[in-house]
Amino acid sequence: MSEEKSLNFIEEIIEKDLAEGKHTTITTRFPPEPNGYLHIGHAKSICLNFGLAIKYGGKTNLRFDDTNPVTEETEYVESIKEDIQWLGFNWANELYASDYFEQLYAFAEKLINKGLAYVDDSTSEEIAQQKGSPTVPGIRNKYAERSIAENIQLFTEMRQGKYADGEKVLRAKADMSSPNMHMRDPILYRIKHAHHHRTGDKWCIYPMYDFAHGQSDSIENITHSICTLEFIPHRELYNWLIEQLDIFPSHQYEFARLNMTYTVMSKRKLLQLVNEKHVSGWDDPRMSTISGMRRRGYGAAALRDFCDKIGIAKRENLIDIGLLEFCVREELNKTALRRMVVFAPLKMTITNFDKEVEWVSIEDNPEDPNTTHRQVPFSKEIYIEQDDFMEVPPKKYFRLFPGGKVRLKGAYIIECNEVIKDDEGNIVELKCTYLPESKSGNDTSGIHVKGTLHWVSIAHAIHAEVRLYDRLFHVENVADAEGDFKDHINPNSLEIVEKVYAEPALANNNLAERYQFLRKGYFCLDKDSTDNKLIFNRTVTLKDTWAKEVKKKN
RNA sequence: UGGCCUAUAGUAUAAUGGUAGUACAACAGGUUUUGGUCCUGUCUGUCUUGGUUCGAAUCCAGGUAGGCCAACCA
Repeated sequence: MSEEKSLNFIEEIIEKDLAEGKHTTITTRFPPEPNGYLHIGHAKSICLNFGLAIKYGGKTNLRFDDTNPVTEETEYVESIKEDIQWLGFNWANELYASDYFEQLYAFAEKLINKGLAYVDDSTSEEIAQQKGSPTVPGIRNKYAERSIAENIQLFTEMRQGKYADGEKVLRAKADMSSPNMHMRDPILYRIKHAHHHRTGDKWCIYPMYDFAHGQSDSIENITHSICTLEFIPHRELYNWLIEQLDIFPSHQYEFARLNMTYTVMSKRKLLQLVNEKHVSGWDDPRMSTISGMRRRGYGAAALRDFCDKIGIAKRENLIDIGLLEFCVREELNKTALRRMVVFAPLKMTITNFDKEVEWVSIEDNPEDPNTTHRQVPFSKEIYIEQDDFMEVPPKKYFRLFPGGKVRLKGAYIIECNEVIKDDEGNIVELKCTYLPESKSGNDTSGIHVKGTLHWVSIAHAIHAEVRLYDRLFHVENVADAEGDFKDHINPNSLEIVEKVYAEPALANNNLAERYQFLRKGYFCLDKDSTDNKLIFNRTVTLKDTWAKEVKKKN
């Protein structure tokens, strides 16, 4: 009954290439620049590149595009590797563009010798000006006339460190009147007397993206070099350089990057959020980074599922963050341990309950047919959620109210007999009676109640802090919103509840476990927790149709 | 106003000249000891104008709209 899943346009290209014998196997690569942490948009690219290799029996290299030493750091290299592995992918080779610096230098010499590159002494302003505009052809300056010998000599001296930053560049001699601005004698090498995270001080000239990326692809025999749409104009130059150098013909294909509602997806902006302390760090659970989502409790399988669901195409898109949350819930529903935790307590005294404690057995996960059970203490004094009681219930409200009955999850049906208030009229306690014959799993009372509440025995409760996260921005399309993106930060994206009351089973916990606090949402232990203080992150809320109902009426 | 890319429900994504489908969202109902899950149903779509064709979302031409390109960033 296997329903054939349709192919995306890149899979179609690959299947055609394979069928026609253009390639016998495919090689892809994931090429991050180590200048920031990976975000969910990178996850899309990772799933695509690694997924393709898995599907077609090829391999994927991890190649760091580390050609700009001033922005790149080892910390980023480490985080990137961790994120890819956590997502569940293994690279064939861990490579660096900087590994190819010597070869890239030789490629540059080859171009010079073919009369296709020259050293230019112009300032960047002059170069920009001479480039013209999309409607006005560029003009070549006198440096383009230098002899091959002079160019070789100058380029050698550039490498030797005879010149200061910005004093000279190596340019390709391509086409100054091309409608494609990237063909107007693009810069191949620039001088940067900067320390490189891997090559140290060995080099003071560094290749530009256009003279590193395609060449690295070629060196690695990458068959399908997949990047995002904004690189489309680079493809002509990508092909031109490969052709002039006469090296393995890698091909570039472009797909639309991921955009998501209520978030930002650019390393530059994410870096700003970190540097300006709008968040606690790259792995702040509100960030769109993979590490942030991991800390928040999102599962790797959920992220992969999400990337699969959004598809691959060439049109600009803005994905509803609700789809990501759907994927997260779908995974967690099957795996999370159920626990009862009261956030805003309201005391309930069960006046006719005389035992000191009764341990009731409740399933850890009702979705799991082989679920285990834990014992939960039930006693005379418990907490329920303040929200679960109303003195004057609205229509369709089926939680507790005076004279009303509800079931306490896993325990008994109780009836509310009396409401106790303080001097200011606040409800401080409920006096209830329970129906002994209504015990969960052994209910002979014949009474049906609509509401089931979570609860915690006061004497047995353990305490924890809970961090409730909301979207980081309060506008749907942050990139399109007026003004600076930081103007749209949601000031209420983090709400901390200092003390919540949990059933004792939650004392047994670990960082890897995922929990569903019944009727509250999915939670995971945060790394900030200590022996004395438990801290839980809210991964995502449960779908709440009652809240929606209430909202509709207002 | 030079070139390139794109256009299918609210959002994404299929249909590769032959019944416009799927997911999320929304809405209605059923089940339920989580107002969760699960199940059922409903709603909404081929940017536009021509052309080719027995037949066009698909091919062609014009238009319109959106995006990208003039960093010693990637």
